[in-house]
Amino acid sequence: MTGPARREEGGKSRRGTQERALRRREALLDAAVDLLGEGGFTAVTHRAVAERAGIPLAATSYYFSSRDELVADAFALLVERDLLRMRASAAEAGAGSLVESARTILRTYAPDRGRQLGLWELYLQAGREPALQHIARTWTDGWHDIVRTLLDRAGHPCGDDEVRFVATLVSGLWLELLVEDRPGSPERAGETVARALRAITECR
Amino acid sequence: MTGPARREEGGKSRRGTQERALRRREALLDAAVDLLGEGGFTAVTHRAVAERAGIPLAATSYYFSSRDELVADAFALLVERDLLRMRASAAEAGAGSLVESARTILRTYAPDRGRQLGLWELYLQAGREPALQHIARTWTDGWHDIVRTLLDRAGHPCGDDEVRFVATLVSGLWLELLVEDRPGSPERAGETVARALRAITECR
DNA sequence: CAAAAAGCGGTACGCTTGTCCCACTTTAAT
DNA sequence: ATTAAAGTGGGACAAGCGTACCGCTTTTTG
Repeated sequence: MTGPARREEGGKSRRGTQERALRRREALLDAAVDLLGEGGFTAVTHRAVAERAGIPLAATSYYFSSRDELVADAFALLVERDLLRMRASAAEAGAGSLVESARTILRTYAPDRGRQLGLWELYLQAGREPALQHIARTWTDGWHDIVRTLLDRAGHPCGDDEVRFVATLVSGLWLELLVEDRPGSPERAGETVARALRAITECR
Repeated sequence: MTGPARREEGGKSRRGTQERALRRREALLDAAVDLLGEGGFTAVTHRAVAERAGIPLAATSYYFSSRDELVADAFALLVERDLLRMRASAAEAGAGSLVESARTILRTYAPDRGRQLGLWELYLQAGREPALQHIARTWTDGWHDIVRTLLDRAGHPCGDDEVRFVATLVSGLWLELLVEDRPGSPERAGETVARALRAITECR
């Protein structure tokens, strides 16, 4: 009755918590992430998560004290994975030009529309629930860092303003691309990014 | 039993629909919009809307064949009003510089965080429900038009690319401002916009 | 004026939801 | 070995949900 097996800092398993329990908790989180991608925020219910993870219903209440906590943890995990993936994609495409990098990153995420929509959904939710604020900021900061790295590596080191400028523009374009998938939009988005980069690199 | 009083094209009341019924329908829509702003998508339930509008529960089912339709109509109304308000705000601030205009628009929307969050929430939902796609695009197009007008009036007529560039950047900044309200963010956002405008106007 | 259509609203059904309870087994500590 | 804690899972609960039903009144139509 003391409390379920929370992930203590450092990822190290706490004394007294069993191995299997941690794996089950992760399975639940994975299921939650998947469901969020498939059906959005409202699809992440205790029952759906439990069934997806192949774990009895009561377990979800055992590992997460409330649905809000479950969603918040799923959000954090999603952000973490997203940034990891983005960093990897950026590193892989770091050699070519900036526009080419942007195109590579875009390709990486193309088959992942649902998950991205879910991520934005939760990000928006953070505007209403202060408990999610911290995670939302982590996402933004991480993304800005990636853009900064990318700009640096391309030989155009920028101040915070320029980084913010490019990062926000790309985010906005991407969100629009995600929501309204109009024909020809990806190409136009690419041109818009190129124009922004030109403005930063050529102009001074 | 034929069907409730739908708003036929042109806004003209159909023969056979009563005046009061249309007003009630609008009252329900207004209530839905308010609730969306206060509590987000999930707060828009039949019961909450009915109670807020001072109208019995069954009426919501009478005027809207389903919750989805109610939400969709509320979304459309919200977009319509938002664009109207934005246009008015833009016209009012059209005299000064672009950055000053941006600042005025920002001030107009400051006390309206909830409604803006709801709007974005529905916009995001449009990524999953094709029925909302059309409304989402209307919002985007309308916003782009406003930006175009603003740029034109300031003596910097732009092509579609530039308009898209500025509009998307401002949207992104605005969304970030809305979700994470960090101290000092509005100022930094202003600078970022100024930089973007400089890039467009000075550079060529 | 009669009949049909539209508007109205109380009520209830069926379902899903989050969460809790409690008996049970397994693991860890003493 | 004994005792406490952690893990486990079946079941049930109240609350909230969308929606349909159905008798009623009001308005419009012919």
